[in-house]
Amino acid sequence: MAKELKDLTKSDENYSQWYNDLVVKAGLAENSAVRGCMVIKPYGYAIWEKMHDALDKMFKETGHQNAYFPLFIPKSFFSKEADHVEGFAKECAVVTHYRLKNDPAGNGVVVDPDAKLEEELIVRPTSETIIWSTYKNWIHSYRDLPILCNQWANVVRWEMRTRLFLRTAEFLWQEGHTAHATREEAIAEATKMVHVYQRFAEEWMSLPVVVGHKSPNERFAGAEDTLTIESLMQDGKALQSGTSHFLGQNFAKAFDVQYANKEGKLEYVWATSWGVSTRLMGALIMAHSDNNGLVLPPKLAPIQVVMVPIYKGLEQLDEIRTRFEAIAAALREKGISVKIDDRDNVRSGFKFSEYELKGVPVRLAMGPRDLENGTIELVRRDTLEKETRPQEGLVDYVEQLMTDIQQNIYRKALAFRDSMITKVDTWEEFQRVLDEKGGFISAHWDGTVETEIAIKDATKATIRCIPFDAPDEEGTCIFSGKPSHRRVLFARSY
RNA sequence: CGGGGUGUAGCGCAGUCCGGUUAGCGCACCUGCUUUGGGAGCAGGGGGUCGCUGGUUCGAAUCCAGUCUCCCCGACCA
Repeated sequence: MAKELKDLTKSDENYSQWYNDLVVKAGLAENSAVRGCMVIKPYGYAIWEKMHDALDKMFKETGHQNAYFPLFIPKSFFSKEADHVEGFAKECAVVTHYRLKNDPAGNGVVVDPDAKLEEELIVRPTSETIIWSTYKNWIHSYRDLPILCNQWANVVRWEMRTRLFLRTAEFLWQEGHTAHATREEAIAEATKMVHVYQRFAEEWMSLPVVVGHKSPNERFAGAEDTLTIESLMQDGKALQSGTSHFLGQNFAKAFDVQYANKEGKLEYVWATSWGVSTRLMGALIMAHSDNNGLVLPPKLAPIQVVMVPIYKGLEQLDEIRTRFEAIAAALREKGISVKIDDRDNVRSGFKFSEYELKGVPVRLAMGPRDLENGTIELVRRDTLEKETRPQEGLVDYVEQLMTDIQQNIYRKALAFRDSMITKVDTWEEFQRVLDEKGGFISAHWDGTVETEIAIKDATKATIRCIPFDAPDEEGTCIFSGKPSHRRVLFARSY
């Protein structure tokens, strides 16, 4: 394989190449022939599937049901909510024709000009519009509420610049769309779901996140409030990892969705939407990887334990394989996924590097020495610590290790993240920390869009969020010097 | 859409400035032997319309013109 990952550095350009290299070499995904689109390879998809399954279960536990809405949205639907269209208009793929034909001039296949659609169809960049035009037919009475639907789908946003997992023209995601009778209930729903995302990030991805409100300028197009989970990558840039929006009555009004309340009076419905995407894969990769490759938390690792034989001759291989199979069976009984790699066309050292690159949490190796001593070699991916242990008691030990590694990866990411939150009180310091250290900067802000934009123009840093747990604190805005009542988190971001 | 690169075997590249036998290297692949406790060694082998079109020339991967692709940086964004 002759793989060599470049050194993990904090310079943007190198980090970005390093990341791309890692994604491709670990066999997660690659660029496709279609501009800005990505092929997710089986190993990468296996991780996404684990994320999907865990999230899906959490959604169902919070009372949601899955549904599916069309990929194509008539242009007219799309133009009903003014802020929403302004937010997405610049990045929509549009279907204008429905037929091809052989080129009369002999240049292969061309679009048949006679097959022009009367109304163009937009390939969904998100589904609020088509879903709310559907909800109009579902909702008549307060008895029809709430509606708590989720959809697993692909969406298309014609971004100018793309990056594997973090920003692709087409991506996979889930989008929840709920309808409620009251403002309070909708706000509670949006809040509940951002905490579901937080729990998922922390418990499954071992990824610490800051939960809070987006500033008005960073809000979702058409939302009254956007809640977000923000994580920090190892190069010091922030990543918006999931959002939950309180949409107020904006979409209900745009699509005329009203219900009769108990008194028989018509009222507009209150809405939320929330989503996470394959971008989480990017977060997972960027948050934990080291120069040997991926580091996967056990709960999301497609292979949790790999077993590599070290042998001379087929007879020895058979003997090791028999031992491996017994151990593997016992591990599988505990719900641990195990792979025995008995390929004889690559050597053990090659396999060691390969599984490190792929982030397999635990590697077990057995050779002639172990056969003689009743031992086995165990290496954990998160620390790369190597130890030789008795085969006896191994299964319980490995089972415990799964939990330990999951927690250790989280602790490490948390310690890093916390070390990268810097309190800053002057504009000079703000700029210096941003350039020299990166990470989140906790600073006072006067609450105006003008200041936020001015800071962004000057430094490329944006307000990542106004944390839920930010205490009240009097101060003055870092940029304008005007009064402020709490600190917000700034960062450069993906 | 601006700025900068790039295109030669499945992948990564050299060769191009200064035109000249049969286009080369590493990895991967195939065969054989020896190996196997951290990315094996040796020997042999297969694989190319040098992005495309046109031009200059006795002769073009190499020079000229046009064209396309992909990548990086910026504007846009999850």
